[in-house]
Amino acid sequence: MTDLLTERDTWSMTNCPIARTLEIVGTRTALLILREAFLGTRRFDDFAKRVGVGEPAAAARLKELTAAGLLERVPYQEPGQRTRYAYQLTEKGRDFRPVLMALRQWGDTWATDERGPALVVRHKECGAPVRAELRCDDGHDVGYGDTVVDRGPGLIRTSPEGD
Amino acid sequence: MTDLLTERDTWSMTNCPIARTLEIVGTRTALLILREAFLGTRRFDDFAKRVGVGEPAAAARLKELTAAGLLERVPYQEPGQRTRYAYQLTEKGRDFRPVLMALRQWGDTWATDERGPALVVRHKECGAPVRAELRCDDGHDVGYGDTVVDRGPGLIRTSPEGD
DNA sequence: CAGCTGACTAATATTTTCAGAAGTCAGCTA
DNA sequence: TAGCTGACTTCTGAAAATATTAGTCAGCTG
Repeated sequence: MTDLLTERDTWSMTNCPIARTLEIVGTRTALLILREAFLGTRRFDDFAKRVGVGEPAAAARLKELTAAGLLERVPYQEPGQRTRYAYQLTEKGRDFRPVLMALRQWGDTWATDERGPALVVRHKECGAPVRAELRCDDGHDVGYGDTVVDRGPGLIRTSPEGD
Repeated sequence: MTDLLTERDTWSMTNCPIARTLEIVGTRTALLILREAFLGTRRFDDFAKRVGVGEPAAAARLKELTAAGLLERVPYQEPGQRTRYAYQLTEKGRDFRPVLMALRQWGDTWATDERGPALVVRHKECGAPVRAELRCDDGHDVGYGDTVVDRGPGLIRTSPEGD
């Protein structure tokens, strides 16, 4: 079996998981809305204000993310107020956390200003900063170049080439 | 000191690292071009073809990513050919790997079709699949809810509130 | 030195994203 | 039941991203 990457053009990326993910969260505002959701924002107005986006854009992204199942619209009621709806992360949305952590981490490393990072995410128990890391299922740290790309069941071949 | 998240509106996200990162790679095609770079693509035409994007879009993204320092344009020469330029990842670009791994992982989990994932990334040494995980600097695994958000030096307060 | 090829650039059109202002709507409060 | 407020929707328009097609340009080959 030859290396998949050397025959890159014999298979297609039409079902690429990254491309599929970006169809859902591929806009700047969608990711920033998710950022706010992870920071605890729940209400429509707060999303719009804190993300720094107009209400129409906020409404569109919230609707898309809800339709995609990353957020759910749940009723809540404050005393003396009528029933309102809050957007909160589902499991599908919470599972997006590594993406945002990795983005934050990259920005802190490569796109920060002189002042340094705005926020630090720490482990609740020990107080140490949290980072996104690559590890294999056997528990080894995986550095750059320590990986092999293998075919999965969903790989689509465009030409019936070497197996 | 009160929890930062309960006083979310007393500080601003104008210097948010995620927003800054998205200013560089905030388009769908930029991320897909980086995906290809990690898969080993180096040449202009291959980027355009494999990402499935028009040449102007490919040229624009490659130029932006090069200007931002994630890619570098290096000359190369195949025998009997003239000198050409290849785009390859810099350290700044390679450091983006956790983001793409996290995106891929989310897509494999939540946006795959019946066939399953197209590719599997494995640890070269042990063959086990590789995943993006959150860990603190003391080596603990960090689950959802195991984090505290703390202020960093770059935090911008919008109102001088409780310290 | 004309042809060829890879690597782009230019022009045009379409679509998507987003902002800003204003309007709608539900239902609690007075 | 009129007012108020949070949560949107509608409308208009600008900006950005992308597709398509058609070039340009450098420099090795013949």
